[in-house]
Amino acid sequence: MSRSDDIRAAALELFTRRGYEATTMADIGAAVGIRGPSLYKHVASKQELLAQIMTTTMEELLALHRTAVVGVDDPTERLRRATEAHVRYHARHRLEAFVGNREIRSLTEPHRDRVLALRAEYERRFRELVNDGVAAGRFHVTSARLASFAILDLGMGLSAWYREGGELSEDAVVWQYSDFALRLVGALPHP
Amino acid sequence: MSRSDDIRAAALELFTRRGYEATTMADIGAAVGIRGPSLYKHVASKQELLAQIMTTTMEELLALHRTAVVGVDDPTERLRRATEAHVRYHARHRLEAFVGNREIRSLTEPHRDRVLALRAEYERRFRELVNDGVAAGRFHVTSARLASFAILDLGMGLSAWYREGGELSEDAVVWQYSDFALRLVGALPHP
DNA sequence: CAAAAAGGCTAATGAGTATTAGCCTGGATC
DNA sequence: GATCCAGGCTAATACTCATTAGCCTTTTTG
Repeated sequence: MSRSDDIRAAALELFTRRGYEATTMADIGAAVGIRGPSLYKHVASKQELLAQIMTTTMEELLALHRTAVVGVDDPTERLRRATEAHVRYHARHRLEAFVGNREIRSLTEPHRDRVLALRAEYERRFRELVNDGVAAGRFHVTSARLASFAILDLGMGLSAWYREGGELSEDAVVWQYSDFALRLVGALPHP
Repeated sequence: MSRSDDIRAAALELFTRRGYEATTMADIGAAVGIRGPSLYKHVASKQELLAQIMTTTMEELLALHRTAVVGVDDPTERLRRATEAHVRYHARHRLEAFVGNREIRSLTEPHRDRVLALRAEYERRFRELVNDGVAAGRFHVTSARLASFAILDLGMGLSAWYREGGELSEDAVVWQYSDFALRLVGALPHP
C-alpha cells in the first residue's frame, strides 16, 4: 500500500511543479524509482491519480469547514473559524490545494462535475456566513458574493506562494489572514 | 496585421479555456478558419504566442501601476489608486491576466525569467505602498508582505471568476475591491 | 502583364506519450 | 520443493503534435 501512496505523493508534487499535462507517467515513475509502465501495477491511469487528488481535497476542505463552524452561533466567530480552517488547509496542504484549483480543466467528465459541485457547495457556505453576518448587522459589505469570493481567493493565492519553513509561520499566516477576512467584511473595530 | 491579431486573440482564448499544453496549433488555426501549419506564415511558434501574451501583460500592468500612483502623495490614496488599476486591469483583461498568472510554468527560459522579474518588480511596488502607509502611521498591519500578497491575490482570483456583463459591473468590482484593500491594511475608519 | 510575394493547403518528419502485452524474478504459499 | 503471484522490465501499439517541405493560387508590385 505504501507504494501507491508514494506514487500519489510523487504525482502531486509533479502536477504542482509542472502541471498535469506536462507531467509524464515516466516522470512519476522516476520519482519513485521505477519505470512508467510499472505504475500500472498500482494505479489505473494518470487521470485517476488527478481525480483522486482533486476529489479528496475538496471533500477534506468541506469536512474541515463543517467541523470549524459547528456549534458556533456568533457570525463573527463563525467566519473567523471558517477562514482559519480555509487558510490553514491551504498552508498545510498547499500542493493539494494548488492542484485542486488549477487543474480542473484537466479533469475529464465524470470527475469534473463532481469536483465543481463540491466547490460550488463550499463557496455557497462562505457566502451564507457573510450573509448571516450582514443580516445580524455585524458585517458591513455591499456585496456578500464579492466579499466571500475575496476571502476564498486569499486562500487560493496562499497555495501559490506559501512555503513551509519560510519567513512566515503557518500560525502567523492563519491568524493574519483570518483578521484580514474580518476586516474585509467590516466586522472589526478600527484598530 | 489583422490576421496576426486574430491569431493572438484566438490563442489567448484557448490558452485560457484549455491551458497552453492542451491547446494545439490545429485548434488555434481552426479558431481563425485556417489549418494549423498555415499559422507559421504569421507567427514563429506556439511558444512565441505565449511569451508575447505574458510579457506584454506584465508590462501593461506595471505601466498602469506607475501611471496610477504618479504625483499622488497620500499613502491611502496611493494604495487605493494602485488597487483600482490592478483590479480594473484584471477585470478588463481577464484572459490575459488569467493566462499570465497560470502559465508561467509553460514558458521556456529566455522568457520565463523576464516575466518573473517583472512580476517581482510589481509585487515589490505594492509592498512598498503598504510599507509607506505603515511608516506614516496610516495603515495598521503586522506583515506588509502578507497584506500586499493578499491584495494582489484578490486581483488574480478575480481573473478566474469575473465575467463581463455578469451580475457585477466592472466599476462595482473595482470600487468594492479597492475598499477591501484599504480595509485589509486598516486604513479606513470603522464603517 | 510578368514576376514576386502572400498566404493557404496537404504530406512528411520526428518526437513524445499513455497504455497494453508479454516476459522474468524472487519471495510467499501450500 | 513446486507453484503462485506481486511487481518489475522491455517492446510494441496507437496515437497526437509542433514544425518543416513543397506546392498552388491569388494578389501585389514594378
